[in-house]
Amino acid sequence: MDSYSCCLSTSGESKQVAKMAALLKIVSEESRLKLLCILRRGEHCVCEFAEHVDLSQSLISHHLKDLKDVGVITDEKRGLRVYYSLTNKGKYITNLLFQIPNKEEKQ
Amino acid sequence: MDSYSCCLSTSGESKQVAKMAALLKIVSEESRLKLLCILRRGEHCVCEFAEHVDLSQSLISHHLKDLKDVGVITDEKRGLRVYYSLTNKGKYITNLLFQIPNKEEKQ
DNA sequence: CAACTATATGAATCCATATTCATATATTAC
DNA sequence: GTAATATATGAATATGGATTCATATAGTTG
Repeated sequence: MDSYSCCLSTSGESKQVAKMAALLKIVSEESRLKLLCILRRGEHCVCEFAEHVDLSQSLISHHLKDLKDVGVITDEKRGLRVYYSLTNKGKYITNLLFQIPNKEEKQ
Repeated sequence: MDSYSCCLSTSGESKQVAKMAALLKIVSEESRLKLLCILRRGEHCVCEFAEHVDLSQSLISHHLKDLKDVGVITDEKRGLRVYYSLTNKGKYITNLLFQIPNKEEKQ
């Protein structure tokens, strides 16, 4: 495995990078990151998000769909409401991401 | 700290989410992720990247600048060449990201 | 000095995706 | 059944960011 194997489209490493990019692209957008941040405290339905996050109901639904598509959240319908929560994958990734320190380092 | 503190623009948590988003936006793009992946094996100059990555010299420079701006890489000029390498922050973050498993989980 | 190599950079263009809007679907209550 | 509520969705638009292009800068060589 040389330094550039992640650039050979045939390499497993290249595919890993592509998959990681696809996941991070969805997860790292600020609005969706906020939704994930809220979900770390437990399940929430769309109307609860809509009350607290400064986004339209429609936009929230779109974002939740994207997050669901990459497998970091699931939903469960109960009555009129749809409750969203983190999957194991979602818990794993948000634990990872939210442990990144936000202070600047020298160097 | 309630469930929605990351949505109050005044909260520290909200700022943390914004900073994290800014960093991840840069780091998670596939081309830049490839550059980081290469840099994990040690320092490289722009012309080395250009030989192996399917991107123009100009584009590589732009990407490296973005990565440098968020503090994950530094550069050092030696002769005509500019050598890039990961900062401590860069090592920390790539170690985190590249440990994410790429298999799908059930649920 | 001129010619050459390696890199950086600003502006223009192109493209992906966030956002909006109108509307559809599903569930509940009456 | 109708009305009301919660959510989803597709298409249109707006916007941000990736890519290209032309060119500038800096260091090297002879």
